[in-house]
Amino acid sequence: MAATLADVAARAGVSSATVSRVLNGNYPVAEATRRRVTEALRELNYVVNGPARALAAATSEVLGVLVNDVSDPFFGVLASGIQREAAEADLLTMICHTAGSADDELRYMELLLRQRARAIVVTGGGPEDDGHRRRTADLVRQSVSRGTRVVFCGREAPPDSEAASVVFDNDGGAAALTRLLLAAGHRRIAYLTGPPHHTTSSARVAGARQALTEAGIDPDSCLWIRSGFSRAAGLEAGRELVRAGVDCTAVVAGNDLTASGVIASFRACGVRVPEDVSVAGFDDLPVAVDVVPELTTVRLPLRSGAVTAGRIATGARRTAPGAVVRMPAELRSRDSVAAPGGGLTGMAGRLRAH
Amino acid sequence: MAATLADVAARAGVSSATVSRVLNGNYPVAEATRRRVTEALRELNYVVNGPARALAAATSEVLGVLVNDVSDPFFGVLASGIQREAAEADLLTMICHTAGSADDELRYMELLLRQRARAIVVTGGGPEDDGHRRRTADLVRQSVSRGTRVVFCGREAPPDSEAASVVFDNDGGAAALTRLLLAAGHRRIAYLTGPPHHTTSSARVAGARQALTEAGIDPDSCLWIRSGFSRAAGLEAGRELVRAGVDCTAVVAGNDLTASGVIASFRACGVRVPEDVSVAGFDDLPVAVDVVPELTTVRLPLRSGAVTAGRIATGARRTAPGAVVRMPAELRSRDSVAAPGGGLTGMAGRLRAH
DNA sequence: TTGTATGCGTTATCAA
DNA sequence: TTGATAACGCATACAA
Repeated sequence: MAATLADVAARAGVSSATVSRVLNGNYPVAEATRRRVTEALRELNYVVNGPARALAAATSEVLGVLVNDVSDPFFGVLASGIQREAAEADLLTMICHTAGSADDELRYMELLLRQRARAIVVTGGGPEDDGHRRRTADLVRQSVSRGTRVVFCGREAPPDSEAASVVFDNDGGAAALTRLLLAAGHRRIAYLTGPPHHTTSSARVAGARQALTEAGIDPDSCLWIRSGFSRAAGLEAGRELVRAGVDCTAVVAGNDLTASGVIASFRACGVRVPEDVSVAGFDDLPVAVDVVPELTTVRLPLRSGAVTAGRIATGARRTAPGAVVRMPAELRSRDSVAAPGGGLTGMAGRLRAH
Repeated sequence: MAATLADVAARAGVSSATVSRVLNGNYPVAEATRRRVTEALRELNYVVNGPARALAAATSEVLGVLVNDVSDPFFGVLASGIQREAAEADLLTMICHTAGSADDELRYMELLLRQRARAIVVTGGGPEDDGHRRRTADLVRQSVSRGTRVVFCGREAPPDSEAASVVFDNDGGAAALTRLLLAAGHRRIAYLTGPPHHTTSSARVAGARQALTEAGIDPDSCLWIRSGFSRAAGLEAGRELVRAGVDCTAVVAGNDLTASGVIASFRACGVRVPEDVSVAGFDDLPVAVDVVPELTTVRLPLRSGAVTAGRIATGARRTAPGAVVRMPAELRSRDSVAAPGGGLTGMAGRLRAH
């Protein structure tokens, strides 16, 4: 049923090699021949057999992108930036949702490697686990040796792997944000740290702790609360903070999505931001300025980071093996952070009243 | 560099056929042989060549999902439901982001077809364009004839194509929502219709108009405003409605995301929901209950629709060619709709004051 | 400018 | 239980 190159060749009265040339346009073909072939192609509804082509040419036209969460705008921005560059190089982007699972991440990397994807871009942070890093490094090595380029965007490539990485200054951004809070007079700060054992979480925590230490404040005098990176996590954490009447004047969420959840639950509990409590986010996604009050946060150049990663992946930009491109973070001071207010102590009543 | 079946076979001192059998476990292999082969496999870091396997076996282990927008939770829910079923069938899901472009939709369908994907699930609404429908139908026919199953989830398959579809009752849901508003006493309603020439938009508009007509109200006495399906579209539309001082007591957004944008911009302008104006959404995504006030909306069983589509795609559920599975819509009456208030007229002053 | 012939790495059929 | 060997559909080096 499905027409092959040979079928088309027979119909056009040429050899299959000629049909292949017409298809790929990489060798001269007489105009008349080309027309006959094109005609036959159309009549038979010919569709290239990707696997056969990939097998013969030892490459494919697919660029794979691994994301933690397809419905998180953080990854939406990254994915679309990468996709744009892929399209420039005539590659089609396939996105794989790992749900933050280390195993799924490896499974999809291996799948893309099997498929002889032209390149793989692994986005976002990853598990802080040496076993996982080692297995990732193995896959990267195999990918490279098979001609599949691998680029990390949002974390560093595992040690000794030849993959390039584009990383964001989570560390420095978090430090700057904490310094801003300290300068505003905050001393009792609750940090929602993001998922545990995750490179992004850790970098942000490390930056914050360093800024605290430099200011002569014991980091352990602050609250460090595990939490996801989702909006739901922020909603829950916000409710919990109020219920527990936690003694703090500022909440630093792991990212903007979480911060928006915190703000929503604070509003529902009658906690005013920033009058009672200041709230800060991270990433500077569009939601940061949708929220009321607008969010003080740290801007990461996700878009340009994604484009850079995409360009490395497509080969439009050459880098040394193992190169690391560092993208800066920039403080965005808006309305959600002000001088310390009354804090959350004694707010639990409002929660119940609501 | 890259080890092939033959390399492994040589190392293990067996034929490549035997290695293949060990790999696939579909034929008996002596235990001792199996161990030697497994060993060699590991030593050589063997990775299956997907294209070669797909070529020989005439099938792959990939299930493709087409979505309009990767960072829209609507598609996040659909994609994750489908992925779940795919995983059950040992297929890996690749998501393709079409950005709502009809051309990209066709390009990705064709890519997946070329790759001999096991199945393709096309999610969400699509362009209301006969040319596009016809070209889609062509691709569907070719897919089916090549063994790639195609399922539509969120719109009907094009006429005469053998693809199954899972559709949501946008029409009935929109009618029910409008009846609710009418029963609450609203007569001057502003509808944000969603993107034009889009099956989902049209179905929702049609349902609303029908309910209005049945209630003896001329649909054209209401406002029908084009708008996207994004949150940003809602923000903008909300601001515009206030600025123009539009004479309405209720706003029906195209979906929940847009509704959340409308509510945010109303809040920024000092418009109270539902005291001044009622707002309704559609879909009942998680955001519907995050928002203050909680959103009156129409619940679509996205999750189970996605699972159904996934099951059809993997073959776990058999359907007649061209079968259409209809999923009901259900009204969710919450706090964002109340009796008519003062409306937006004269609110523009507040906007400027802000 | 075109055709012939070979190889890409698997799976699967047929013998042994 | 295992080994030869023929597809699978295409790209490309080599000839013409």
